[in-house]
Amino acid sequence: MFTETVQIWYNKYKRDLPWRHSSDPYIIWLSEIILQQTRVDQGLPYFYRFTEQFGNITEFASASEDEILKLWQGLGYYSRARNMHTTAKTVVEKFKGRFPSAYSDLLGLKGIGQYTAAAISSFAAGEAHAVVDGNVYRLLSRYFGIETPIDSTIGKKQFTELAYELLDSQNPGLYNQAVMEFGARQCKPVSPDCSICPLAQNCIALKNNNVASLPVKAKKVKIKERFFNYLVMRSGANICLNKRVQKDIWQNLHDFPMIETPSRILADELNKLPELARLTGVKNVKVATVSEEFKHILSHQLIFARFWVLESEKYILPTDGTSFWANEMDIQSYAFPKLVDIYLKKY
DNA sequence: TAAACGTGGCC
DNA sequence: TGGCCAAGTTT
Repeated sequence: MFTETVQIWYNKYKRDLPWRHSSDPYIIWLSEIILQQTRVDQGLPYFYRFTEQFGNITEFASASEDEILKLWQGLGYYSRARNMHTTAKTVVEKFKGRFPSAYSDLLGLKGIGQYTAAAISSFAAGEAHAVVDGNVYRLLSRYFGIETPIDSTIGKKQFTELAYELLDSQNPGLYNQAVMEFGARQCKPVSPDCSICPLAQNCIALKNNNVASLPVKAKKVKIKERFFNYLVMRSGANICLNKRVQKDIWQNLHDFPMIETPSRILADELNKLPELARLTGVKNVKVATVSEEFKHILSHQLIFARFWVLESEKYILPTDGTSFWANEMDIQSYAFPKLVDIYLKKY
């Protein structure tokens, strides 16, 4: 009943989305990675961008990581882009450029976990694997009144088993699309309209009047505060950039040389920091102007950033570092996190 | 295995 | 406004 109802609803109300016209595992892979933890509206322009730029996996693999990160700029969770590049090269080398559609092959690729392997293998090859994403957790937890936390190990196991029981093994692709679309559009996270829901009759959460409290999540994310002091150095037509190679947020994107401090600091304090002399190669650099404070919110961090424009014309950057001089004309070719991009566009 | 990883929209 | 949420994966 559940399975059939959801599929009937889907055939009537599904959105016309570009990746739904394709059974090419490469195209489906692009859409699935882009849509991980991302809304359709936000991901759509990126899907067009990537399909236009790279017509197939071989073209994708021959691009540089910097090029891919630049196309990805603004979408967030940049490991997805880095992993895609790794996977593209793997597909060219190990699968002769034919993107796999078998669940077990897909699971071995970087950036593809259980959800994405189930999605691609069911959509592209009709394999009977059930997707369990945020939509499925929400829909099943409400319809069946399951209060097990979805972010617990036991909860993941329980919902996955239930999802496989409900799967239409004759039409796994259709069923998977249907449950997700139903979750996204009808069984919405906030204030779903249960009065028009075709599953309302047997929905446990609706009966118990606890739709709003499901699904249950156990963990609370801890937000860490950080203070970034960016050093903006100009020399003629050049500006000093930094590539973030360390294991931290925004890996392999670009920003400026930066001094992170435990709290907010004043210009006097910045001028005294030994890192300032080290990063600029000049002993008595001074701050010319300083920006207002930028507040940037990430999933696990709250960043307070100031951009300190330095006045010296003499900068000697360490040759073994990650900083380099870039021509201001080329600035748009580098990938930047949103925070830096906003600053750059403003000044 | 729990914690980390971006950004934008909504109320 | 601040908190929650969104087609998860990696380490």
